[in-house]
Amino acid sequence: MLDERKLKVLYAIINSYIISAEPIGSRTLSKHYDIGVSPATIRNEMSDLEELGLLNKPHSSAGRVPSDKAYRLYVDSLLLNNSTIDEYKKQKIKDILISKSQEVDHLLQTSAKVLSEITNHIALVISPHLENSKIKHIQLVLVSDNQVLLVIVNNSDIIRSTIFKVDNQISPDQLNTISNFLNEKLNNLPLNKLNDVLNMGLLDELYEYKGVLKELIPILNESVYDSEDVELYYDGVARLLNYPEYKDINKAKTILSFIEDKDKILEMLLKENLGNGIEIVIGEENVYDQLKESSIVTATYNIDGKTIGKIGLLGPTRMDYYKLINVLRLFSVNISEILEMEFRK
Amino acid sequence: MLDERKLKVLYAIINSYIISAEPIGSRTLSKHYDIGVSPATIRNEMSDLEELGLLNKPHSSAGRVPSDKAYRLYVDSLLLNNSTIDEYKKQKIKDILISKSQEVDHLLQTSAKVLSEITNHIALVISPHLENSKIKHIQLVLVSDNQVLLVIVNNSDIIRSTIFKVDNQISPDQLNTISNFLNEKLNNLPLNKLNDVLNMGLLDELYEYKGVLKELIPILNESVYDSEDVELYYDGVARLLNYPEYKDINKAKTILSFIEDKDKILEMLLKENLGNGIEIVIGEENVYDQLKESSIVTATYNIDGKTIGKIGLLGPTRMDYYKLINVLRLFSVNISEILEMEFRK
DNA sequence: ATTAGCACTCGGAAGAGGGGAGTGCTAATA
DNA sequence: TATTAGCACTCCCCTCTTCCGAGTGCTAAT
Repeated sequence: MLDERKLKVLYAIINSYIISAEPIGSRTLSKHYDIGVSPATIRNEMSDLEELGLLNKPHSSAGRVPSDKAYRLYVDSLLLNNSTIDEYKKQKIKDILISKSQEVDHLLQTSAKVLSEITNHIALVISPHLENSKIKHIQLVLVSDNQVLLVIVNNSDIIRSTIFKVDNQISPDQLNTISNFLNEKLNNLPLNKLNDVLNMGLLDELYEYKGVLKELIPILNESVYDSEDVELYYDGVARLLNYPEYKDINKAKTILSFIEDKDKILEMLLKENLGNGIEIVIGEENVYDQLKESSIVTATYNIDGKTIGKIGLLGPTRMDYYKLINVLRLFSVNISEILEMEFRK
Repeated sequence: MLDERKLKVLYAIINSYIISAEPIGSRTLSKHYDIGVSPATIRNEMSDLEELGLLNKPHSSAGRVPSDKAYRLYVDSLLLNNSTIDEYKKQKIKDILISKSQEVDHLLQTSAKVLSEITNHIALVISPHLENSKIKHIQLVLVSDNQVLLVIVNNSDIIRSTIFKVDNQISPDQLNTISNFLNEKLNNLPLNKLNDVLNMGLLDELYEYKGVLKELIPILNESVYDSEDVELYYDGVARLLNYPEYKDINKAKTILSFIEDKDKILEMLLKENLGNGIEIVIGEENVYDQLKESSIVTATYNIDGKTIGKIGLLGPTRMDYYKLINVLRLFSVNISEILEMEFRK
């Protein structure tokens, strides 16, 4: 059904369109791409490809444009080649990321920035998914007479801290006792199991501190379940306006508004299975109407092989998938390695 | 030099232009605004106003448009009226802000969001300025064999935490001793004085922990001086595209890029004296070229009358200054009150 | 001092025309 | 039988022209 020549024509059109954003005609194609047949033959092939739903005509006397289906075909073939990672580039990017990132926050923000700069697309990064992580340390600290600071450090050394008020006076020593108790009980506990343990008679074991614990438990819970726990970083929003497909202000506005809707973006990025590897959603494949004319490429990053977050790029369907996939792979391994290296014992 | 009738004409033009973004002619003006004289007279006044640099003509046969100087005149007169705050609206906004903001982070992010929604402009918010604040509590916690968590709480209960590695083993008790020592020495110390104290023979007093302290001091310093300490929140970027003055993609891109340049924005917002009250920068008054066609209105927020942060709005020079000033005043007092209420003992 | 009248200006919308890149079909060719 | 050359046709886009109307500045009348 799709012989080699048809593929050759199709890929030539895709490549050309990715660069120029202009419909391609048979003549230009035969001149600039080495197909080896005449424009007339190419026209026939194009006609077939159109019938197969792989090409579209903006109007009857324009050239052809790849359809979403064509991009899908194309990226699927790209994903088969498990391209090797360019060690030199990798090291270069790693250096940049490390130099600017003492903390996870900075690492991710910088990643988004550099990612966007390199690719000239909008970069999205979501922070490590706490629920996949374990409690490494819990500490309660008295910061003033009736204020207690709660600090939770997880196994990726991501710190959450909250200050809350207690009604009855409590001493630093008492807080220490509670801290130690909690550490003993909760150490290495996956955060998503926290809820169960808290509700399972933890209270009885430390009866004398029931008062404080009672206040503490909802706060602990909240700090885990608060959906805001997953942070979103993005960068390069202005780059959207470089692309002719968004020269229509309304289209640009639609996308910009969407990106500013943090909840939607998180929902979208988290919905996809966090399976390892690259994922691509092309144009109409998007669930969200606002993205029906755009594509998203995402990759995961991991600690110890466990997916904990995602990085992604957003742009017109005509994006340079090949390049983006490789860049994302590069960042994926780099971020993973930096997180592992810098924050593990 | 500017008699009442001239002012009447000028203000009518400003008001009309703020709404419509269209140049106004003498006929329309006399029809829709109650000036009380004929178009011909208005034309004469307009001509005078133009000579004074208060009006511009896009071209010889268009109507008139207010100049930056006109807006300056206008807002200066606005700022004289110390308008009373609408208690009802104030409470409404306060409710929204409180309901969504357990933490300072959220409060400010939400403020930006709501501010942008209400005004339909880009909202900018910068987080409390640590240097104006004092140390309330310092705590060191051992989170694993060679990792120490440093937590600094300031008097606005804003928490900074860092994890660092120590070379030599140290016990929790030892860390506690150090914590207590530091608290005693540094409690209530203004953060910007921290550097001095640290370098002034603090080491000698706790000689046995010299090793740890030596590692700690640069980290403490850094956590204060790190320019990233001031966070920037913004929202409503997409709203820029609602305004005809940014229908030119390049203009929109210029502004968007500028806003994404966090350092520049911070520099800009922090440069102005943090004096109490509203500040307005109109068009050409802007230091940054990218903003020469835009205006910025900012207000401060405070704790105990001390300015600790800023909120602002950015849009075309033709913004509704009157409304924006009032909205910012509303938010200013609300944010201040919430910060004081929620986070003070 | 104000206003009516009028010639003039200029941008923007609407329409006409031409050029060019492209298509699909048909007939000739290898 | 697959490929190609030739050709009529299509339709977008660019440019040019025209026309309209809102606006101005000047002058003369009130």
